[in-house]
Amino acid sequence: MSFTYEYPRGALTVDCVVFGFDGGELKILLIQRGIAPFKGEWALPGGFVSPDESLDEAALRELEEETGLRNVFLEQLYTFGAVNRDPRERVVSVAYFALVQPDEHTTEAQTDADDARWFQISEIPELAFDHSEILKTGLKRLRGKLRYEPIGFELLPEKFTLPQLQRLYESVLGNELDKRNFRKKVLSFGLLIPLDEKRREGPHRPAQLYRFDPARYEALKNEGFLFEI
Amino acid sequence: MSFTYEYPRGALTVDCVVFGFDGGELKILLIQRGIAPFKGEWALPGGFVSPDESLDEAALRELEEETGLRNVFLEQLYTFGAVNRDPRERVVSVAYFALVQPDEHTTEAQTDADDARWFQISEIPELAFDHSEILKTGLKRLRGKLRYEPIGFELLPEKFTLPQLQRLYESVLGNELDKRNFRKKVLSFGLLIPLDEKRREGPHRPAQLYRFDPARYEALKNEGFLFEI
DNA sequence: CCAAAAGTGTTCAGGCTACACCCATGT
DNA sequence: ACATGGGTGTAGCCTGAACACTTTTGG
Repeated sequence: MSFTYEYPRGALTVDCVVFGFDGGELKILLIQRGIAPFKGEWALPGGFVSPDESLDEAALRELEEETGLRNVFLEQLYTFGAVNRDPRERVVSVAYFALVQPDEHTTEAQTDADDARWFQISEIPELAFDHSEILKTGLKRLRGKLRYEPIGFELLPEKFTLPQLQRLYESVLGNELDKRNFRKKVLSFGLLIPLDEKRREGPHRPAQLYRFDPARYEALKNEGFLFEI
Repeated sequence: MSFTYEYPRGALTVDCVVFGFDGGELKILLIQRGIAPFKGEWALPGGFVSPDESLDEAALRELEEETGLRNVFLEQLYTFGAVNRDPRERVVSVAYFALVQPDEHTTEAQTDADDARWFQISEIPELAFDHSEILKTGLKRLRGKLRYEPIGFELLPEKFTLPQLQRLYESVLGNELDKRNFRKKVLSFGLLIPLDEKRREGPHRPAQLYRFDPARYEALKNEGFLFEI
């Protein structure tokens, strides 16, 4: 009872759109390919799925192998299956969407990659394969989700200030927000716990630090609460 | 330059969660498997992806082969890749989400299927493979999308009445809606064109027929309009 | 004329938007 | 003392929710 189905099969890969935020600009993590095809060109981190790992596991593994990243927020994005997206043979790719805090992670180039670097959205070069399209899909998803789910906190350090959070929203969504309205709204959810610390970082009033309360979010969500900014 | 990558490969399938609405209840299309594994059990329509077709094409083809359905609204849902989701070997499945108008389509059992039938949500049996989970994902997506995109019209005939549309929303979302508020909201978008016809169908006042205006929706969307019910 | 579903407006409350000044700090 | 960003309150408007009766038809 261990025969296999008799169908020709293409290869299966995962590719990750990794977002980071350094306090000023939204960034995307790319690797420079160390092997053919597209050797030397920039691409999304990713690679082949082995038969003994789930798709999620493959994405986590590839991310660590190629960039050294661990403990990232990861979710499936979309599966790309155009017939000729790989120049040599049929390859279907399951794309993932990842959020990390850049400064808390080393991002060294590793297996199959000559280099790994963070790019601003505006500086992104042409990418290998159909990765530009995948990236575009990831960006759209990030913008859509940021407003309706509390995923922005995945891009900030554990302790953050409201101005930081606001800059993140402005940077991703691409429009300015009113400071008073933004704070009022965000604080009204009761999802941010003010800490006994402030951040001093310049010749001006220090900012209150907060942390996000995931447990309370889960509780509220179960009562039908909808996060929306 | 035509070698293939040297990786072991699993098989790739597509499966479709097909929704229909008959005026009263939301329905889901299932097939009874004509071949092993799970022969005789109910499952989502689907099958293997061939190397020369895209994922979308595979989904459309399988849908027609197994159920006779054509011209359906189809979009990718999620990709399921747990290692042991198929009892015999590694099979990754790209799930699709389809909306059809039941009475306008023949749904005959065809290749690989003994039977094809519409089931009410409440009557759905245990399904083959992990199809129950896929279906659950599809339902969640339908409920989420129905409120924010004008996809409900894909489940109704070209000409429909407002009470029909309201029943659809109530049936899918699972709560009752206020008739006056619903009409006010829906009509306020200016996306429904009243026709010179009414639907007479009982000992009561006939209902105005409308049709959805997709072109106007596209135009509004580009101006930043957000559909929401 | 009766039963059944279609159609129609108003009021109230809560949330969103717009908007200007004081506060705490480093140099 | 001054420059820099952090922090605060209110008023008008608009939108969403609640709610009851009249209209048109078939039998």
